[in-house]
Amino acid sequence: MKAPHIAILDDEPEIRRMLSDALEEAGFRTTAYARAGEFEVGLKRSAPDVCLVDLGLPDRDGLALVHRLALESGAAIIIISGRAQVQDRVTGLELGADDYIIKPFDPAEVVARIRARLRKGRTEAAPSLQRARFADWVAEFDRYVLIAPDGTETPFSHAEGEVLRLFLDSPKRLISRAQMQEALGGGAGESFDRAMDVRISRLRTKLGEDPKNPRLIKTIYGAGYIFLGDVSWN
Amino acid sequence: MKAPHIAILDDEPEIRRMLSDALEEAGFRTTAYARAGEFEVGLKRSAPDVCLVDLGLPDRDGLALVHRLALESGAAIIIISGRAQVQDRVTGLELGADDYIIKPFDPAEVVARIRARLRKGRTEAAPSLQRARFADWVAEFDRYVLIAPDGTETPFSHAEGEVLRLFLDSPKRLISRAQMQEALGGGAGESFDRAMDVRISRLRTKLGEDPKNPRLIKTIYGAGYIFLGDVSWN
DNA sequence: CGTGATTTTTTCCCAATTCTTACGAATTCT
DNA sequence: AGAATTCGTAAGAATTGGGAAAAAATCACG
Repeated sequence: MKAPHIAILDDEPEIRRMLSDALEEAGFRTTAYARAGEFEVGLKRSAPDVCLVDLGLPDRDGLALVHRLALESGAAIIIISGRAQVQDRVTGLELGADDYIIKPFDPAEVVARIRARLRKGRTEAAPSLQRARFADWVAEFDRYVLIAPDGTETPFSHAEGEVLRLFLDSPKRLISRAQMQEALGGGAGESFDRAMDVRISRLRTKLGEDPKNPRLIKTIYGAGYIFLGDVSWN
Repeated sequence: MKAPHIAILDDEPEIRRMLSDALEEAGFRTTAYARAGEFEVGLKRSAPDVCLVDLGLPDRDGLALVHRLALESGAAIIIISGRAQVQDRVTGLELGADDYIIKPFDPAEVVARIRARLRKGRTEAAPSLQRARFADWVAEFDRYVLIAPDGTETPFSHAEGEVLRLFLDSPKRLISRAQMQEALGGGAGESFDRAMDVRISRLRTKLGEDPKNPRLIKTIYGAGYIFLGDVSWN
């Protein structure tokens, strides 16, 4: 996939520089403009995926430009502005901007917000993968399948998946029984519930755990459970 | 078009109140939850268009919740948080949030940001296309015909088409039984409705699914259905 | 309006999953 | 060590979904 293209419009050279450095560092292509006129010419040449627009332009009313962009271009529009009043942000967003960042800003946040915009546009085309890897295992949550280190596929049920997901979301951290109850059953269940143990038991079986010496799902007697193993989502 | 539905998750009653008031004033439907558990139960019942999530929850790790939401729900996710560090914002956004609002906030800005999210989501999905391709199949909704990989044409009924469209609109995503009821029958119907199963059953037959091992429409026992297969509309 | 064809819902029964019950094993308290 | 608590798991019970066929509703057409 081609690197997304970000257009930058800002009249201050240092800010242009800072932004393009940070964005290219993050793997984007960038084009920077100092004036609205050049910017619009550039737009005709190639359509960027995201436009970063500074409202404090000397040569044009920034908000009007944003409004036009929002209507005509399919790109996500992020306003950068020194004006911090709520009213400014509200009008900027109402006019069609997708986000509004206040100066002074941290480039890392700009990158994160750009990624969020791109992600949203893209999920329509390429559905997000729900897949986690841990200790040579792979869990595919959209197919409800667990792939063992030797490649064997084992289906897991929704109930098992809920438990597994809870573990994979907070690896190497103690999860109390009460937390788990709430996360799963949502339950007012004050009753002695073995249901949870059963779910965990079945999950352990599918993960091929040795009951005497579990390596992934460890019981902390009187406290809860802890999932060992490095998890990476992708 | 029905008013967009906003789900609110915040443990502080005044904030819940302030948000729902402002949002309903702005013409949205809202549902507010105080705890992550209730929130997740509510999600299964009906899918909101936007989720407002406070990270400072007493009963759950908010970021893990956001991550999960981002993966499995189609909704836009907006984090509300008292943590104002850039690093907090970056990780929140990287984990899948679409926006990050810092407390204290102005309700008007929340409304504006929600509108921005909805606007974006809608323009992508708006042009109602009549033809979808998935896994070597083609569905032509204007002719009510399904074209098999071998070229055979099979007509499908309106009811079957509704189900199919629902699946093709959110592929690889769990669709709960309640959601489906709502999307189709518009149903106040609390009655045990086997009608839906029958529709799905017929659709599966027309798609030539093997009942023992369905590859496209998978049943998640006790949770709903999920459509596997890459979909492209045109 | 009526008749027949198509579509949709209901009914009934079987299969899969999940919860509950029961009991034994492991751990902690006294 | 002995008792009490907490956890693991097998087996039966209760839910929930799949699918065939009958009943009901809707549509097509004269």
